[in-house]
Amino acid sequence: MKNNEQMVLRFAPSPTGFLHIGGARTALFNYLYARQNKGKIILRIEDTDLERSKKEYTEGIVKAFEWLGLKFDDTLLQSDYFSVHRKYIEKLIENGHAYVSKEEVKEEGQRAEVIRFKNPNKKIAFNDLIKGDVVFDTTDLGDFIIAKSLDEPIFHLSNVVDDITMGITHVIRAEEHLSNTPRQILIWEAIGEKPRPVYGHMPLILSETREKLSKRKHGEMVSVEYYEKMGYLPEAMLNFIAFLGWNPGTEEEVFSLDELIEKFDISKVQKAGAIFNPQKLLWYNKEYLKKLPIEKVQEEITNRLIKNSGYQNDEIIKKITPIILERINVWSDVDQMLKDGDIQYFFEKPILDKEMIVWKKGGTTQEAAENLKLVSEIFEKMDESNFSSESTKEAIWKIAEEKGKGNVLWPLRVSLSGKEKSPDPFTLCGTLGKAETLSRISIAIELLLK
RNA sequence: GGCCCCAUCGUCUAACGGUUAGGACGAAGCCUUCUCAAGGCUUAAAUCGGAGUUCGAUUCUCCGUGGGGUCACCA
Repeated sequence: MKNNEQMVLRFAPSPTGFLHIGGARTALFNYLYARQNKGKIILRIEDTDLERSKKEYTEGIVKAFEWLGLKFDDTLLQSDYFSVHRKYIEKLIENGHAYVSKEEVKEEGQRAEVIRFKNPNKKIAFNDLIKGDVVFDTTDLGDFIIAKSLDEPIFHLSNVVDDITMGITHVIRAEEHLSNTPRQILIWEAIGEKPRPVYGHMPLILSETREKLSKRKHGEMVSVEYYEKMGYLPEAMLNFIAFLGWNPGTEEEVFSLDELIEKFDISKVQKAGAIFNPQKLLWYNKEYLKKLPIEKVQEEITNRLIKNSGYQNDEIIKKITPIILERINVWSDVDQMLKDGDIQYFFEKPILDKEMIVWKKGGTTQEAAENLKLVSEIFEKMDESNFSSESTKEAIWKIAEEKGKGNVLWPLRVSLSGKEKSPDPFTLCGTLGKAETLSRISIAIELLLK
């Protein structure tokens, strides 16, 4: 590549499945590298295998990138270029770089004649952007097949031809392609129109058992769609993925896409594979959740509550939004909280359990009832418009200290929530309001005295 | 098995010949209004092994070992 030539990169997935998490990362690194160098980036769908490629997958891949917020300068379908591939195959045959070969048909559907590349059997060396110097002896490869027929090119050929005709200057892809590179360089040189591109092979994303992440073995967690479905934020996803195999060398690790473009340094990309760590992703997502404007959080929670429970009280939802936000890592956790009964008590009276109301560490039923009565009497005198978590705390704190905090606060909290685990009693009071708080306390007292 | 790539806490990683080997996730403990969450503080936790080179190796070289990728008429 000459200095004044514009960089052109591409991400070239085959539409034989959803967008793989590793593919998303490869695309991201291509994207970052292209953008920071004011280059172009093309999404090229490699659908030359007509049998396995599906239109839905192409659409799914495009949609996944829209969700992630990665915008390509162009989206192309490789199958639109079959005639170009054909032209190059013919040319290679003409020049003696390829030939039609008679084959033994071993499986159904195989051709009796295919087109093979005439391997010059030489050593190919290249400097990989990530791996450094790599040398292969292509003798081991033999005369490999480049097309099933003039109109049916296979990967190596169509990939190289498109890279040449589309002016690709940098090929950044996953490490699984490293051993394909010598073949492709051979084709590239045989065509001879342009100097070969710069290659960069990224380490793989691994499962806990250190193998390549695959749908068959590792399920839906390898697809980008899954994270969208589970309610992860695309910004968190991007940030997490970027840091699998790369880091800026500082101790910061939360970066927006624009910051990533600015800070990304391909020479700092790791050579070894990285295990996908869902815990860290969760942490990233939480970080981004905390950055969201509270209105946005409230909106999402509202939608989820309506969808999953029918609760639809804006006033209450507004109050519990920060409470829920504190307890979730991804949106789907809201659904889980609902499932666990951790939200409904804000909307309707809980069913109380007598035993549960009594403080386990040293309280009696009698004490619980007495303390609740005491608290109730104090609350009774409070002004309804000033019944907040702060004021309720102030009002009963002294009593709680006198009677033993656990013996007052625990029964109060359980009376209001019906749960062993919940936000603190004052938050509950403030959210529920005076009337509802008193009502729940009296129900609890009645139950205790029964 | 051939070829290729790789190797620092459990995980993601920093250190580009000299550091008490640093940070983050996770874990554990403590604190913070009873429980939970959030937050704060603290702790445990690593240079795969062996030879070199060097005054000095996580870092450079070689050999092992281990892991991974790839060996299609898929991409």
